[in-house]
Amino acid sequence: MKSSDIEKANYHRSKESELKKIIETKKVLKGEVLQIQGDLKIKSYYVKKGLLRSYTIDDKGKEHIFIFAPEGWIVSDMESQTKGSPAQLFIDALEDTELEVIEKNILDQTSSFTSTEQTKAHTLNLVNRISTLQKRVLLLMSASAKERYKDFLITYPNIIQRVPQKMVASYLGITPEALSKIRGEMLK
Amino acid sequence: MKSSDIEKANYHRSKESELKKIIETKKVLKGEVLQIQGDLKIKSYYVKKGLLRSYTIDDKGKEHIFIFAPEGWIVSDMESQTKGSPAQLFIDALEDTELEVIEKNILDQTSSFTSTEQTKAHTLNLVNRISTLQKRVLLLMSASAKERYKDFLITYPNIIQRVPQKMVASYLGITPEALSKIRGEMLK
DNA sequence: TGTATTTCTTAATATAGATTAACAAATAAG
DNA sequence: CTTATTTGTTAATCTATATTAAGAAATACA
Repeated sequence: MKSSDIEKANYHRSKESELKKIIETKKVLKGEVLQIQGDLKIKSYYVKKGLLRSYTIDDKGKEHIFIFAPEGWIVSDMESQTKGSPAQLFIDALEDTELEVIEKNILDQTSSFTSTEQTKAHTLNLVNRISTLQKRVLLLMSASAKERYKDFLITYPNIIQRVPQKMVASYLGITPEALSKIRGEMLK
Repeated sequence: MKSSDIEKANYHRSKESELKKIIETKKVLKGEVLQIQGDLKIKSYYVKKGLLRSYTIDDKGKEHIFIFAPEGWIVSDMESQTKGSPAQLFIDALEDTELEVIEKNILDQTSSFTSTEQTKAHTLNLVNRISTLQKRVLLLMSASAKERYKDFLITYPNIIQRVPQKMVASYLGITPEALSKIRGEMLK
């Protein structure tokens, strides 16, 4: 079972009970921006259909994609939301996307949990995020660009067809030129 | 408030009620190994006093420190524990350490939560981990070794005096030689 | 459908950080 | 205290990836 599937399954469980009240469904077009760096009112987004991404822009104006969020994933600038600090991340739509807007921050969501199952699903969701990030940190520290690209292909098999190559490069932490070269080498 | 303090405060709240039953206190000496890659029975460790670290060893035999865990922090190979897969990380003591062993995995812990406060504390703990990792990923993708080192000094002000420089390098994802050079440059 | 814009590729050059090596300094161990 | 071991520094060389540039291919747009 992929972690994306787990997130999907469990999010649905929460959604169908308490969370429903605070959820607004919305459709956005490709290119639409949901959050920019510095925003104060931070929301989370559950992707029902389509594809979102979150990213930063560094001092030199370079974009770095933090996550791709296809169907079943949640995008949220959790750090900023919990601390009450301004958004660090930009969030926008890479495809026409159908999403649910979650206004409450995650700590306030816990107050409305009624069952152990719900708490468990919620916890699993967070643990999955931690797992994904743990793996990403370890890969960034120990693996070459080629190795990270190979891992990306396995971990996110369907993203490669849906986004321009330069965004994959941005996710991997390399330049589009470097990725192009790696792909060239891998064909041989 | 530093995230380490938040984790400490909140962990204590859980500990003092339900979790107590499943916790065993233990003292380990500097150098003692608590977990090695491949272990099947995975536990978590709450550091009361001292310093632990978790790390991987890659194909080329190189160590990469994933986290330092001083007083108030929890070390756990959450991904492996939740999935039930063998440990990815090594965990050992960098100082004589007093710790609490948490046998239950995090999902099973939720079953014994009795109050919203407890769930909230537990959630805050997970969110803090996510924040730390999010920041780490973004830094690894966008910042130079020198910038990451400067951030390290601010984020973990007391660790630098407690561990050999080569471990700081290992945490930053650079060689000890590179760190030595950066420090040399920064003195000027 | 034809044109403009974005994306991808290739290649030359530049650079941050790795590797290697040799020595100095600090720490641990007998 | 004395020696052995680990850690830190410096410098030369190497390498993966960045930068720059220019043209080709693909995509979006009018």
